[in-house]
Amino acid sequence: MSESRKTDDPQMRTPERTEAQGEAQTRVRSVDPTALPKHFEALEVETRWDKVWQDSGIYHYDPSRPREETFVVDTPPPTASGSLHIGHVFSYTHADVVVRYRRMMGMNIFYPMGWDDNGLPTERRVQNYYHVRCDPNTPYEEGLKLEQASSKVRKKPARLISRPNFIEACFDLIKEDEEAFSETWHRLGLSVDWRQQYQTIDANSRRMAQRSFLDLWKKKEVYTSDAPTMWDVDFQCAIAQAEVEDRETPGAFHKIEFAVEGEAASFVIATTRPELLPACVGVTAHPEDERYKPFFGKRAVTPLFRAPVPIFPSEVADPEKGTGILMVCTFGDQTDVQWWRNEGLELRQVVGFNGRLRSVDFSEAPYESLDAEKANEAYGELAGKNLKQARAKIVEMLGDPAGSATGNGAPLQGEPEAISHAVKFFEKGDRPLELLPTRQWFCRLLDKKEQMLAKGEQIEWHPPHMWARYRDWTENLSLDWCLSRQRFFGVPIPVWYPLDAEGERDFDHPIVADLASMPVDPTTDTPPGYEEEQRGQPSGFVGDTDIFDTWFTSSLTPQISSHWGEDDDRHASLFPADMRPQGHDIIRTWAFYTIAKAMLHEDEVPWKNAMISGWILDPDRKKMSKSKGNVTTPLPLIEKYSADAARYWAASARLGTDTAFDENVWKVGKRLVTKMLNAGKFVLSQTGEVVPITAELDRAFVAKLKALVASATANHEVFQYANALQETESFFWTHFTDTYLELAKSRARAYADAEANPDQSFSAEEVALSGSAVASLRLGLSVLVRLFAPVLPYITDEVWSWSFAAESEGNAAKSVHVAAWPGEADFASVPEPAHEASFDIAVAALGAINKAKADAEVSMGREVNSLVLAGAADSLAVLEGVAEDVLGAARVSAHRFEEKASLGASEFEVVSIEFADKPERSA
RNA sequence: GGGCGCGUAGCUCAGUUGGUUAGAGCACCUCGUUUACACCGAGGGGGUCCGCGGUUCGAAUCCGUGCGCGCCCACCA
Repeated sequence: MSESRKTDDPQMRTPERTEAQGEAQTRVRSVDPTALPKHFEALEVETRWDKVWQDSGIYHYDPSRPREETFVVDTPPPTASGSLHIGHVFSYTHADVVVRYRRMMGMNIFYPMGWDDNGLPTERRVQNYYHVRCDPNTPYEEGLKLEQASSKVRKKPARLISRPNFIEACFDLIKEDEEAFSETWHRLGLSVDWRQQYQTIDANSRRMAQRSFLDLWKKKEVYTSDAPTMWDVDFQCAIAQAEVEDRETPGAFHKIEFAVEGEAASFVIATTRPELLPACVGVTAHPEDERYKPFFGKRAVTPLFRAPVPIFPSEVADPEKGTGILMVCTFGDQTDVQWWRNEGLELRQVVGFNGRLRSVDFSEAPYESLDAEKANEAYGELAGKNLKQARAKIVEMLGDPAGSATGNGAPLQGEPEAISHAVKFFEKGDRPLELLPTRQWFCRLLDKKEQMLAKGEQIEWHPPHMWARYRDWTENLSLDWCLSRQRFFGVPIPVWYPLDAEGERDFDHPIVADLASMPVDPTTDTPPGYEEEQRGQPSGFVGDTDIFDTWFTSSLTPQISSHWGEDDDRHASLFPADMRPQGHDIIRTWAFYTIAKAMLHEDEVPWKNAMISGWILDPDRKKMSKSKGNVTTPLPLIEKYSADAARYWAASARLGTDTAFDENVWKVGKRLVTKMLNAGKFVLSQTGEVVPITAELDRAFVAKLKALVASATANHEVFQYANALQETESFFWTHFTDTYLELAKSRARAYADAEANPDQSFSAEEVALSGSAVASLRLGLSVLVRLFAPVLPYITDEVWSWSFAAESEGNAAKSVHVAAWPGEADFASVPEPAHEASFDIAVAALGAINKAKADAEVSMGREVNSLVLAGAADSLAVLEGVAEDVLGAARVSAHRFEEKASLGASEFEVVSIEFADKPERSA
């Protein structure tokens, strides 16, 4: 820490700064290496620079600049639900690298940060953290203070708190979480404009989501419908298609015998859901299935409940599966819903919203039984049980011949056959989804597939094949978007329903809130034209208690940032955005819905580019996820290797590519940072006259550098930051530190030697050559620092600040991150080399001598008294132009070049070499 | 069952439109090293480019096919 403290004082870093002020500068301002930090103290550097960047406002969006100079990022608002995942560091770095490049290209960057705090993850975390449950019937408790639940408290049932108290608790917890995230983002060096922060739950976002709903209502794109919906019995909430995932789950085929009404015949169905037998409303088989053909049009009778149900043919039934004939229930799966609709079957809803079997009466419609008494007796054993318990019970009952509808003995045929099959779950849920008829709000999307595909095509996907994921999802969409959720912490649906004289809700004439009143909460706000006293009264009104699907709000992130509908100038400047960074797992949700919203509201695309990051897999190539317990948390790694190393690791992976986590890459990043520090110290401590770059080696080096800049720039332009980094890194080691630096070193030092030895005479030419080396070393460093800046913001600004900043004007004087990206201007005054191959020839010649030293097992620094080096005539001709540098670097005092025609281009051979005596070590 | 991506050194990955002897870093082996850097330097070993077949003067690259891995979708009685 002691060394690094010195760097706090900029005067210490550039000791000759004041000396050169005010007069024409004739000498390069070198820095005193002893005043520079010995080591890279990541924590200190990162804290210091983050503060500098925030204070200087270099990341601020400038609304006065025109749209075409502005680059707008639709940053993903992370779900603030506790802890950060290493995958966050990965994908957010990708976006930041792109942003930093564009900023250096002179773009006016709009880079906000949002927090996706509305929704289930927050609710669930609040439930666990405080061990509470929201109960809308519990009265509000003013000033309720909750504390993290102890393990003792957790053993008792969760405490019930009111809806407003629950929401307050959510707000409290997200505040903490968002601060923790924010800290990590700062540490990682994300160049966001922190003035542009939002939460998906804040008043503006709520207003924006409700405005969106109002617009869709006016356009007749939203509607309510009472229909079977996927339902999570734990969250007691409707779920959208996009939130569903399949999980391979053990199950069993149960073969159950049904009777045919009025006949001696019977058949056996196979089901994995025997507990839905009381909800059976029909039986179906393939129309061509000879086994069951005779039964079509007749009625089957279920065992236990003796319910007569129609037997009908259906193309969808697969004769190969199970027994080829199956029972239709309300509802076992999506095909049941189809049959139910097409055949006009009864609705027998035995599964309750809480996942337990409701009480029903088989003597009343829609239930029916040939023996209601026995049916009710059997069902009495099941009512109140959860689905798992009910399944066990009914299997037991089906094993008893008393339940048979045929008199053939036990309805259950043989042992259940264990299978493993995919079952639909809510992605955040623990129990399988049920299909329950409920009233929900939907947004029409099924009729817009073509337009959605057209919009998707207007977007550039990076990498391009990610377009296919969007296309496939859109083409295969089978349900409209279910917008309503029976939850608490989210944006309320801004709707009330009139009550008729009997107190029944009139769903056909909902009262939608007007814009001026938004954001509203219909559970506490009064609809226009009513008095609050009429709430819940006949001929009065009642507020919708549901909230929006969290994607309904987060699909508006571009509009939330652009203040759509509130500030037209700003909206015009920021919408559509230029880039949406995100993971490929949420193409079907976040990307899809965002495209939908932009289309529905303004017939626009939300952004021009979609930048899709891959996943971090654990070393066994499995996806890291909390449920698997293989998640790596980023902060300890950042502390161990530095933020720059973390970013190096992230930026090494190409877009869209899933990458196995490998700590070695962090190590390599750390090594690169150290090397940069040392190279910077060395180059900037060189002194020389300010002269043009003239020496052949220098010109050849600059030519290579120029090619690197062209290539890296081209890569960045197409979001290929990983390629840009790789070639820059490779150049840095191979052409800069390992070769050019070594080759130009002795010449660069000549001027300093001249100053130190005034007695010796140095020609003007020698001074010019020395200055040329110093100038091109500095040019190389300056260019490389800028090329690395998007990936390694800390070390690059540190090195930049030692000297380049003070020499710069305008933005570049503040920080490398607002300096100009390297380009033509940097190389304009440097002439092309006489020979294109000069640099490679010099490197090859030095390499040959080094190899001779390695073979002789002497040090690379060992002086050479005499050397005979052979090469082809062409090579030797080029070598002449750079020979002094080669011989200087190899410490050769006497040499002879010898022609050898058999050698290829850039190939040299040491014919003989004689080393000086090993120097005595000084005490 | 359909789609997308992937399979290259022990590990993590590059390999542009087909073109010398297939690359990098890490790891490994040998040697060296204190005037930028041991968070170093030089040198070295290591590959049936998943298998098979085809196109071609020439294939890691293009085509076909098989196998394996990951993801998405469909099915899921």
